[in-house]
Amino acid sequence: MKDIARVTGVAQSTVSRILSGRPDAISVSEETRRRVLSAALAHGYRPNPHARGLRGSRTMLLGVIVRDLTDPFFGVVVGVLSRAAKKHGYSLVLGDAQGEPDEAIALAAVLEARHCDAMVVVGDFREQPRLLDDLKTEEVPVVAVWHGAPRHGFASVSVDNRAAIHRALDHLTDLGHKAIALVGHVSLQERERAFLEYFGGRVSRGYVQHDENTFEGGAAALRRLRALPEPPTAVLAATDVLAIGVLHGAAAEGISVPAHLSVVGFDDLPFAAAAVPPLTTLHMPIAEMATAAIELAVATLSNNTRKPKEQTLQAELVVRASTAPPPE
Amino acid sequence: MKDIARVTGVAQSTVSRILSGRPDAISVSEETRRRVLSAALAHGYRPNPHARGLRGSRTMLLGVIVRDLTDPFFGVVVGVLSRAAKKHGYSLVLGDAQGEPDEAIALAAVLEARHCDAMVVVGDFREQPRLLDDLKTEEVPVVAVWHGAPRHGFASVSVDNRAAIHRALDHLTDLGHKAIALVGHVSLQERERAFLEYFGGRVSRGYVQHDENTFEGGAAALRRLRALPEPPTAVLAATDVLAIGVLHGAAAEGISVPAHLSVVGFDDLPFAAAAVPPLTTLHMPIAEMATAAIELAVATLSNNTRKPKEQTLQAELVVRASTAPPPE
DNA sequence: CTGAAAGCGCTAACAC
DNA sequence: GTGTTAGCGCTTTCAG
Repeated sequence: MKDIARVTGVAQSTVSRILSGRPDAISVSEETRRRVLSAALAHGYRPNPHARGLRGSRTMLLGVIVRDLTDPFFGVVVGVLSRAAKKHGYSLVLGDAQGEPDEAIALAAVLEARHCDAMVVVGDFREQPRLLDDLKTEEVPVVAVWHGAPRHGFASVSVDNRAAIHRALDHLTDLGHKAIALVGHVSLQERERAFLEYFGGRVSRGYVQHDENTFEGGAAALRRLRALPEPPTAVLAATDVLAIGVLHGAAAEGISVPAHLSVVGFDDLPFAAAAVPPLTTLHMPIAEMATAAIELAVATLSNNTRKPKEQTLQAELVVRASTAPPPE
Repeated sequence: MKDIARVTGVAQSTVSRILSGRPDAISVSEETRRRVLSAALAHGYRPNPHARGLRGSRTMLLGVIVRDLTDPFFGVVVGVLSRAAKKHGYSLVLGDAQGEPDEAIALAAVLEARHCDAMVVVGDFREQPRLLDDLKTEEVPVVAVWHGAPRHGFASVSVDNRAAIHRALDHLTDLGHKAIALVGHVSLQERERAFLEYFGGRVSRGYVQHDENTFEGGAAALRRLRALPEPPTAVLAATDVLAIGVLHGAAAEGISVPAHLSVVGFDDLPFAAAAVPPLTTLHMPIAEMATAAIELAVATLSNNTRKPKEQTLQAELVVRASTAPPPE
């Protein structure tokens, strides 16, 4: 930049004014602007983000702290976030919390906030309460997406887990199912609560299974369910990953879906439609939520109005081929 | 930092020496070190990465440019890279090339290089030749992973596509298959070439299908294959995503796998083992390759020796339940 | 409309 | 062993 100031015979500050792109009133003459612009192009000028950041203005970096990048769900979320961010000219800095409740790691993730104009926290972090608190210390705006319980004082974008679960259970009971089990995960308590609430707490012993949110976890949970004195005729999985695991486990044991067992997932990840059989599941509006989160962050940044906002979207049921009336 | 210098009554430079953590010879006395350290803790001091970056030292940021984050393969890659990077204290800055051959977007991705100590380029970018050239302009080290053809002058980590494809085809022919088709994708020409080479170019018309690297793409390709006068008895898919699509398509048409059709994938993504039936596939050593890439980048950074290095790993065949002898 | 100059937080010579 | 000093590249008053 100094170079191009010298070449054009203009002061560095003028160059800055022109190159920073801001409307900056009507202060620069057309001619100098052209000269500077062309010189910049010729020199292949690129602004140095560190200098910008240091000076206190925008970094154009958005920090993203993900609960666990291993989870396919968060994988697609990051992809969508990245696109949404790019639309506003922002790039993403990734902080994987690694699913560990290790405070040190969480802290490290928070450190990245210093680079960034805003932070997006993806997933449920109630196991690591310090993370959000630490984040509040930093002065950057924070948006929480899919954080189970809306936390006071944070902008957040959530899905209506309760309504969604009830929708799925309505579908199953409409089909005639009475023996419906849940396969869940610690980080998804809200969905579990909704399940229990639906049945007024009258749920058979063993009909709520927990496991790791992996394919194997789902298969293992199904095995435990099948070992029950009265195995369920339908399984509602708290995530598609678990549901696919259940599908896999059923196939391994020779149980045909949906003839002998109905399975419902949650998320509608791309592979849900491609499963065998195609999975009936609750469609999570991932793109909408990610976009909303980014927009919330960017809006907070530009308005400079720090009013926390909370949004809740709905997950609709997509009926495919993994559900049918119970046998008999 | 100035604050904590004032509080402890020490010069800022001393504070820097202590806080930057570098061994810095034996220059600081134990006592001042302790004083400074505790003051820093009390003040909640956090180094400012921009200042660091501006000053020319490490940012602890690694740039990652991904071919297409929508692809589940690259999703898990990013997760693994993130973990590997964190092990060395680095965070990731994400640049999604969005699969578009749009030069502008690619350029934007390159811009991010200015933030970073090194860049990792993930996937095949031969359609966007300018990207790599632009990257060479920047002075940061660049490592290419899964870039189809090793490019002169770039450090790279690749998989031996040719050997892998031959391994899969050996398996299929050993089972007795003669009519073997390939479902591929433009960005995976090396795998296609290996397929053709294996048969000495004597491949039936229509036995090489291309489509989008999505589940639907795989299903569509299978439909075209089934419409052939002599449909193949086995399908080798260039990715697991395509293979799952083929599985899905087969189920939709009532073709049972592996009794009537054998399917082999490539990548061994987590969902391959959970598919119905479990997918026989080539196991991509994703974790090893990602770790190797990060280590290559970090090593280049610390040795400051810029010798490009090329590594090639093998993909071994994992036989599961989607392959069997042909019908009859 | 443009120039001069200060300084963001940090590191690295170079002195003492 | 520690203090002084000069920037890194950029934005931003404040004067002209």
